[in-house]
Amino acid sequence: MSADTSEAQAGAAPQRSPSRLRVAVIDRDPGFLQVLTNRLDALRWDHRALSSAVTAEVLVAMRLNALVVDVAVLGPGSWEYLERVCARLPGLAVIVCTGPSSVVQRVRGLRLGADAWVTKPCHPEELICVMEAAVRRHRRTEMPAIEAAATVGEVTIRPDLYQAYRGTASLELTAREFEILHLLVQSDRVLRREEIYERVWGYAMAHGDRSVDVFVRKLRQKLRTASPEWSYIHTHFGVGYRFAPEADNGRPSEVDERQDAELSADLLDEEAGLDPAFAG
Amino acid sequence: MSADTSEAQAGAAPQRSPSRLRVAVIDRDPGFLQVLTNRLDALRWDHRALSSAVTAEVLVAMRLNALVVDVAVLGPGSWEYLERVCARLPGLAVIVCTGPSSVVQRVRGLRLGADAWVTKPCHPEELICVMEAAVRRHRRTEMPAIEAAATVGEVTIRPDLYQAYRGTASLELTAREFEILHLLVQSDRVLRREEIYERVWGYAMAHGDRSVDVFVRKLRQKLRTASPEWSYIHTHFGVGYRFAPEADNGRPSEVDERQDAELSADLLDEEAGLDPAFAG
DNA sequence: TTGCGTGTAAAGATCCTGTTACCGGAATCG
DNA sequence: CGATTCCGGTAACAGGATCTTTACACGCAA
Repeated sequence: MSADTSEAQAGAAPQRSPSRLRVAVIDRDPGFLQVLTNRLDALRWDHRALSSAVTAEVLVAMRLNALVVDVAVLGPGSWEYLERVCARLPGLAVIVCTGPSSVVQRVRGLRLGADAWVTKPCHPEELICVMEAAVRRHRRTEMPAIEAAATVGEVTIRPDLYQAYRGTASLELTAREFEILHLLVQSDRVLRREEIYERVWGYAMAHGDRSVDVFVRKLRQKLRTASPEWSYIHTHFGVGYRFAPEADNGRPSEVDERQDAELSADLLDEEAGLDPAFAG
Repeated sequence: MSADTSEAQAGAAPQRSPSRLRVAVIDRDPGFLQVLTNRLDALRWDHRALSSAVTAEVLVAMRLNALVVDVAVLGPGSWEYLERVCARLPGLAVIVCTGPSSVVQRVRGLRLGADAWVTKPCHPEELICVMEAAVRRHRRTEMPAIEAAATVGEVTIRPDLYQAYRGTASLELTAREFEILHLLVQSDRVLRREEIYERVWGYAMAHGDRSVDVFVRKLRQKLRTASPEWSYIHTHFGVGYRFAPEADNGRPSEVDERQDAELSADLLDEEAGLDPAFAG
């Protein structure tokens, strides 16, 4: 999954999208699985149901964020299994979701490394919230993923440096200029001024505000200085702005065509199911 | 605190105390408090009971690992309080422990940032296990193996000694100064002030706090004294700070050149479809 | 052509950062 | 136990960078 694709799909909230979580559920209760699956589909989480225990190595290969397990399914050796999985995947959120249990059992499960214990029957929404809480807590201490750089036309966008470059030469964009450029590049479609303003400034644009226009002008100026043979930001009269690198000599540039080809390839990847570990 | 012997572990981030956990309980049920207190004493955890809500600032000053709260005690505004506390202290494990509740309430609490929801009456041992699980998840990633020394530009970072050196001469960094330097060196990208603050201090930065700036100044001063020919910490106006050793005489140092060379490699990585979020 | 939307430019207001001084608590030392 | 030193944190100021506002010119569409 390339950064471009994930952002495109996120669409609504690209800046803080926790992206799709990966979850596996070890359970055999058809009703439980049905209901949970529906909710997970609605949330667009990657999920998979397992009817019995799989080795920790397989779980590693799945690159999960969370694991929901009914210890009743595991039968004897369930405690050892739980302990092994928690030890082998310290970054995995493990939620035990099972029928009535004793305090001793719950204490034991939590001490072995489970992050939460939910008693069936339970509302799927609550279980999902518990998963979110466990994953959220884990991610908080993680280093935020460094967003990948992207090259469009002759300029390279570097989210990790808050800057754009032509080769190794910085465009010297200010923070706000970079944010607008970054947004336009990611969106890859016409954006209305109100949309740009709201997503960059964080609140609604006042009527008659020309700030976006002024910033687009500054951006165009710096882009032209750095890369005079190309045009990048296009005005759609009465609508807004759109980013698309185009070489001045007629054709929309081979680079652009190549990117279009990649885009569809990414989308195909996504439709195919993202991860080989989940495909089988 | 139970033993108000002011901070045996001074100045250190709250997560650092390895054995004794600090817990506050916001509750009024004498029976509940009595039983829980006994168990916490037996475990030798630092604990304190509060009969009503205290401000987030006071909680910060307490340097807690976990907070147990009965939302019934908070009365109206309990949700806002919960949200405020969770936002202000992202590193604090918050456990709601209260009487019978609806799914909607539990979902709301968890979504606002609570780490777990335990229903009274509950066994104290189970509540303690839930606290442990929440706190444990934090530390798992907090306590990495002692890292190797790293030399950047002319200075050497020694995480094992909590100090930086130019050759054999110590820079005489204070604890906070070292933590900030260490974080910047590790990150290798622009870090916003809020990010730096949260990772070093352990809780959210208050609006308008200039502590990071002041510490960066102190760091720069000591770095300049020890290694005058280089510049290390770069300001990104409107964004934050970035660490990158650069020799004053023209060339940006071999480290930086290597990064530029890697630029194209990064792009290839992206096109190959690697997702940093799942790379672990 | 007219009216409205957009490009351009510059001035003023605002925000951001570097810097310094200062205060209170903690640790150290006598 | 008190004095001293060190450290972390806060407030204030000045200079500079950035953003917003305003004005006017230009171009597109009806």
